Amino acid sequence: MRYWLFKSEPDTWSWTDQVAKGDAGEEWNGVRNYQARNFMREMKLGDLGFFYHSQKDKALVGIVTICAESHPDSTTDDPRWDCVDVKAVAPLPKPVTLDQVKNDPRLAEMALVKQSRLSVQPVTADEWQILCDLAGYEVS
DNA sequence: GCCAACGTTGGC
DNA sequence: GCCAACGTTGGC
Repeated sequence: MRYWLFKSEPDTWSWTDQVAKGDAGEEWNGVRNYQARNFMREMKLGDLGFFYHSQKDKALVGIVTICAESHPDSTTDDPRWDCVDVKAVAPLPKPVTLDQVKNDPRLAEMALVKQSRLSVQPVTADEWQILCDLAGYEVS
């Protein structure tokens, strides 16, 4: 089991949109970055990820799980681009802001801080636990 | 709205 | 294969 982080502009695709899709989930398409694509290719069914709102919110707002492993991105004919499907698992009781992440020395190595433009990124098990604690989310 | 960071494209 | 030009992302 691995952990990930997905970034989205809420104006384009928000947590609310994701929740509306329910258990059917939705393609995490539109990624045109090799690093991000490569991470998606590593994802396995049942892996968990945070859903991050960039721009206005700048906060982790929910938890998603991988419900389909890497497959061609339906929004392009270009065979280079693959994506996974994700579905909402639960909202975070207390969204964790970018400020909180930046100000926590335990989270200083996160790509969210160091590589602000990377839209799909891995999260370590330690970071996952710390972030769940900050969010008031009980890991079951 | 601006701009820094950075990834991609395309000419040479 | 290099690198300048360009486009995009995302924090501020």
